[in-house]
Amino acid sequence: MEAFQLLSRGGVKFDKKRFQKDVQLFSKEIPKSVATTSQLPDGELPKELDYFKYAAGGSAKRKANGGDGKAAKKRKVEEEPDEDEDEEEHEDVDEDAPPTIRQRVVAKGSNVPPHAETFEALVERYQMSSLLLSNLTANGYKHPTGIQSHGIPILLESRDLAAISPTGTGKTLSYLLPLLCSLGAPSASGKSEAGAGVRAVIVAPTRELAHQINNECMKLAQGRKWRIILFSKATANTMTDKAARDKVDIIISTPLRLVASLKSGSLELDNVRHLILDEADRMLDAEFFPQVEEILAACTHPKIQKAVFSATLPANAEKMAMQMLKDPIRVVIGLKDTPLPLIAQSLTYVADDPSKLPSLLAYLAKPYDPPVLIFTSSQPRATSLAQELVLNGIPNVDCLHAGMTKKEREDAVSRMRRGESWVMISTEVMARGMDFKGIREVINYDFPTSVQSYVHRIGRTGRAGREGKAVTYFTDQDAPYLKTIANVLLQSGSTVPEWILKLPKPSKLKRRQMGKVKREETVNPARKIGRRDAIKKRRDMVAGSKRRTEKEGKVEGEQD
DNA sequence: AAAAAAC
Repeated sequence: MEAFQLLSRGGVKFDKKRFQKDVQLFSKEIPKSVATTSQLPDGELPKELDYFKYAAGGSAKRKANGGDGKAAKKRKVEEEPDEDEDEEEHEDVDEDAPPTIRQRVVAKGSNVPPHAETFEALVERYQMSSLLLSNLTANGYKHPTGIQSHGIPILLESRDLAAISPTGTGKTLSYLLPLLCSLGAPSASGKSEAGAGVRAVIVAPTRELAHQINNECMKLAQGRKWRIILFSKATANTMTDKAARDKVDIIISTPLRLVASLKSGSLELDNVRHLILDEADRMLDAEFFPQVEEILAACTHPKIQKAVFSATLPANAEKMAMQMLKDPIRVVIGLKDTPLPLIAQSLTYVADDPSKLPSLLAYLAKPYDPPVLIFTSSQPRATSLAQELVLNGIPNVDCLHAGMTKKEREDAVSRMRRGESWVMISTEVMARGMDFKGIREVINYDFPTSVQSYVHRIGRTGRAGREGKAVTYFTDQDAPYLKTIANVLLQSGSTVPEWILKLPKPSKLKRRQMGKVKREETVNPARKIGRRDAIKKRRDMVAGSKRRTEKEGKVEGEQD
């Protein structure tokens, strides 16, 4: 009910025409096709810098900000009984962000600090150093995105934060900037007020993402002598003695690597003042959570600030996140678990698995925008698809999955960054966080196994205000989950054939197809939570379609 | 629901 009201009150303003105009600013240097272009154009930025561009473009068309006097509304939400009385909820349309990222903003929590309209405002309000400001400028950041303008002040006021913002909207900078702001003197200088030793930890689910965060962090930190460590076996080995560890300021790592060092006694996290979980829902899922728990347990400093970031945060993950955060502020930019509308999504029927390859070959025979990122469901399928494409004469095919060696993975990423890959076949390892500026098209060769997976996979395109295209193959076998994904398309402004929307409920169909109707177990609390989420979700979808209706003047009654 | 990813 609440979500619906927020939306129908006009909280969502979405101007597609304006988008398209701005998007064209970016289109000029993208090749129309490989057929007409012998090589990829040079990016405006060096390859290692290609994620420094969130502020690029769009600012000229920005409207003056009028959101200053936004009223802090007090609102009770029945579904969330744990809400404090003095919690406030701010709602406004973010006029600050580049137009493509201009979205509804909801900040909820006690004493939410006002957002920052510019990076310069951070210098005045929080004494951000001019060095950081000039590093921002040097790397092409001109104007904060929605999550940056709202999230950074919250973190700078030492508050815990759960930040939900769509893919490609600059979440990394949202935590790196305040982190570097509040870090103070390097540990190695001996002048750090917070004492020696690791003071900040950033955890991410894949090596590639950790590496990318590290790169971004180093660019921002340029000119200061902070020791920033991309944690790996090799770097961990350089820190076996305490004296070396005490010179470290920031560690960026995957969870298991940290846990391994904690267990071997070669790492202390007792002086950590900032802990960031990137891709939070992934970090809190069943496989990663035990490791994250160990990391949390090792971060014993009472003044620790924690923050979680993701584009998707299912209810159970959000619950866990809120439990680990202290008096958190929850910021949602746009709609949770929803792709950006500037990604043109479509579903393609391919009957069965053997029909996929011919479809893909036909697709690649026509002009396309390289590089194309193709997702498969397993490592062997990624490998064999890559081989098939090579055999069929597709140029510059690459493959990346976690079964490859570290070096192979690194090489694949750098070919991607240099624009040498035209067709990249990958698994879920590439689904989250990775920011390759050039990706214009994503193909889900194998159907994603969750809404979250879908949203993150296609979120590899449409980044920083650019247009993107996402094609998802589905077979008869995928039918049980088709409708769920179709609703995501609908919610984010793409169209779906009507028959798909008329499919029966996923669970029923799935059971029927599997030929075994599971006996109803005794209803346990976990099940109840699941049902509640499902209902909530559905409400969000209805709200989404309502929004479309208003925007496009179409009447599209969506049921179920 | 199910594979992938983490060392």
